[in-house]
Amino acid sequence: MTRRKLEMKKIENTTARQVTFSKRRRGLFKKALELSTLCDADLALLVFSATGKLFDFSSPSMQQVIERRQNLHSKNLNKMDQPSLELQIDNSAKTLSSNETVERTHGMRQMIGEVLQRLNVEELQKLEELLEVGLSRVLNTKDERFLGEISALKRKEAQLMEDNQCLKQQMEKQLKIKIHAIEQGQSSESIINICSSSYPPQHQDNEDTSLKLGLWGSMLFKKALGLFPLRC
Amino acid sequence: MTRRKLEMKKIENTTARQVTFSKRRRGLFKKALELSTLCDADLALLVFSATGKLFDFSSPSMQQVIERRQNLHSKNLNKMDQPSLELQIDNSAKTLSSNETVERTHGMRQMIGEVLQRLNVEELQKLEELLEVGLSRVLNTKDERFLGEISALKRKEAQLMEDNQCLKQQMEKQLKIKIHAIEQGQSSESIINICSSSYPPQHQDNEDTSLKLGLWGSMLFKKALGLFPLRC
DNA sequence: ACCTATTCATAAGC
DNA sequence: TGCTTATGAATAGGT
Repeated sequence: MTRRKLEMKKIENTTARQVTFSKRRRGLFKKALELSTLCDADLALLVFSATGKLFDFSSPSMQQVIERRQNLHSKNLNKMDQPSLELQIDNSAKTLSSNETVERTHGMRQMIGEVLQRLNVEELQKLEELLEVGLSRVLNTKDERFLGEISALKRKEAQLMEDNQCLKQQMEKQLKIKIHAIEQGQSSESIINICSSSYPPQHQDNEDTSLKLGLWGSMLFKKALGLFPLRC
Repeated sequence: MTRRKLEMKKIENTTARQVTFSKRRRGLFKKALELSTLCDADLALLVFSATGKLFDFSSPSMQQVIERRQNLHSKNLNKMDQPSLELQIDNSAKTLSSNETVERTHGMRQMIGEVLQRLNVEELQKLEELLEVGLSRVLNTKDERFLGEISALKRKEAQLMEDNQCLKQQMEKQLKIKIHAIEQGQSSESIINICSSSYPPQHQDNEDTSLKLGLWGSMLFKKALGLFPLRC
């Protein structure tokens, strides 16, 4: 653009290319900044150098601009999906001779295949990108759902374990009272009632009932426990 | 920048701003194209007009550039865990001539870029297929993990709820006994003990305690319940 | 990193 | 929006 006009193709000389990259990159970012400043436009610019280094500028945040684009695209997808795809299929069906259309009653897949055949490279490129964006949004959404469900379940689990803990403590207190009553030589009616009923089961990874038993240390209690079935 | 130098702030006159936007936008895109062409750089440019219309340009596909950025970011977030990747860089560096390796100390990205440049279309086709298969396997595996974790959590939840149920039934039996004792005019010592201790909390989506209460139907029991605090 | 001849981009006007 | 043009900016090639 000065001493000589530069041909618009890749600069083969590596160092010259790098120099030009630096200069033009700075110019480009300056222009981008000016555009966003003067015209109050949302804008994002990402440049990767040949060495993989990222240079970027964006007018609100990068994330916001990118999301804005993706929202636009998903809207396009929605619009495109139902009316226009069917329309296209219909149209392409109509453009076929009646002889041909007779054979085309096999289903969607073949239809789509036909439609794709009619698209040129540029259209296919756009479609590809739309599908890529759609795919990653679907995947992200799915992941969010999974993670959400998992954390909900974990919360629920924690809650249940807490409840369980409460109930067990309560239980032990009750038993303690009963046993105390027995040791005082009271009627054994209620003890029979306890022994005939079920006790909460123990899991592999269950907590410290045994510890509490140790603290408590009543042979009588241990005997009573031994009588409880493992499951409801 | 010509007849007069323009102040670098938002142009207040709306039409002037729109005119400038159009002109400068075109200029910016031209520069972006030139940079990507001359210097073979990956690049993405997104511009939203004030009216919300999107203009964009990108060197590979927009999606690819954006994903490349996001990969970079996530790698930057946790870049301590890559011994094997560096190993790969080393290995691929070793296969290049020493003359070449001198220039190749910039990192993985360039390596991959260079390697890809060396592949012909057929090889790239195969690689594409491999990566597609790989992607779907990764996705399937991830889904399996998620689903596995979810079903494990659900099993655990069911187990805990069962335990909880057992404990509550047990509890109610105990209370029934107590209340029966009270109704028979026994000492109220143990009742005091019950009331001063905690009771398992009730959740929004909790099960049918009230149903059992209905079955059981003792006003006395309900009163006793009312005295229990909601939490441990 | 700096210089400068030259080309480019564009503000203003229409 | 498009064209023109005077003028300020950007920059290729050289040092």
